[in-house]
Amino acid sequence: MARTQGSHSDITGPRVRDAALSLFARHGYAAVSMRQIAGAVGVQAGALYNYTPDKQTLLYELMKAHMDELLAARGGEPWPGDPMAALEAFTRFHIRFHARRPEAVFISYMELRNLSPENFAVIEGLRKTYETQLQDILQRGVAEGRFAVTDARITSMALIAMLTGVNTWFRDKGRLSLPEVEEIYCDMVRKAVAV
Amino acid sequence: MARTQGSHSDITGPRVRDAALSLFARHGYAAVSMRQIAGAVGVQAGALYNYTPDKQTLLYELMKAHMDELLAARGGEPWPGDPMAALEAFTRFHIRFHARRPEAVFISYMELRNLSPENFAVIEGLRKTYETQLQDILQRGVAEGRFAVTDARITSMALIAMLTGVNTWFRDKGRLSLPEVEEIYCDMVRKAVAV
DNA sequence: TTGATTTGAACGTATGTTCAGTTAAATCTT
DNA sequence: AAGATTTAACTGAACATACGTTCAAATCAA
Repeated sequence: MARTQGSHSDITGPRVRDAALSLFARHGYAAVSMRQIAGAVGVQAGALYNYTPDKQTLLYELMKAHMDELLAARGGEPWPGDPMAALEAFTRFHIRFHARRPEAVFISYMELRNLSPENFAVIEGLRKTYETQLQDILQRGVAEGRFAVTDARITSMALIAMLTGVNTWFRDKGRLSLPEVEEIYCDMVRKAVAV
Repeated sequence: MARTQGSHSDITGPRVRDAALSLFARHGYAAVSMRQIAGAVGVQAGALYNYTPDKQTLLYELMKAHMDELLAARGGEPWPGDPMAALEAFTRFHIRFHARRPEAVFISYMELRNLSPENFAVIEGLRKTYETQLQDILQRGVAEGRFAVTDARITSMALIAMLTGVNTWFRDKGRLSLPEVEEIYCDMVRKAVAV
């Protein structure tokens, strides 16, 4: 039997990416073989090379897609002029966006070292773009005398680390709902930078 | 040539662990081979099995040693009765301890999924022990009306995530000294939980 | 000479990737 | 509508290389 019936490129492609995302997140890029990914899709290993030139590019494209989505989603959000309102909007957006994509987030933070130098540079650039948005909010708040922040760059990284940490414990049917989590973190963020 | 001159068990053992720590941190557990570790030590792969029963145990023992050191060091620190002073002591201790061991920290946070279930349970237990210490400080502060924290468990994880995040950017000869970093984070932590 | 330490080769298995050959669907021809 | 042809998708086997681990033999320190 040479081909499972009814399978097409436009359906197998996404399935390859989904399987890779899920397996990379669970076991790590280096620990997952192309044969495992193929098995999850229900196909032989050779068939994967219709959808990616190699394993490394498969990882890169998952991370690239995640970062693109992140920046696009952020771009579609409101940007309040008031620094504190902008900070709160950023906080809620970050928690909400990341909580909904635990696997992509996990990969994007854990597998950076498995990217080739060129691919790494691209992802790192996108990450910096995102981080700079928070940094700008903080700087504006400082300029307007609303925030007490001695180093906007360090503070932005500290806050992002805190917010992304939600993903290590948050579960959809856990003790706290996402809005409750948002509220707790918003409180902390607001107070942490307030004058 | 059968043996490099002057090598002994009590010198090779630590060298194996050092090489493994450094290589695991740089490339990840799954991506590092026993032959690479042996090469870094200057020995053949087979010789490693005088110092570890297998690769998995080598990883586990690195993480176990790190967590034991963490808890022992923390146990040797002063425990101020005043909640705010205790929180500040914890914050400074955490930053200082972790900044000095970037490789062990990196491994302990990234390679949890490569532990066998039994080994994972041990490490996770130690991590929880540490985290509970911060949680207790927060709870005491709440009980004494000094902290405004709605959920001590979530807050403790948020703060630890923020503090551990220092390791992603801190470099010894960077723009900021460690005491300066401590100061910035202490300010944020204090304000974030204050009433 | 004894006992600890290391070598070097071998074990079976797995890896990422390639590719000629096979199959099914899409398109074209009549 | 039916048959012929083209194209895209996939298989299955093979490639060279690497993996973790074992172990008899060799080497060195005491």
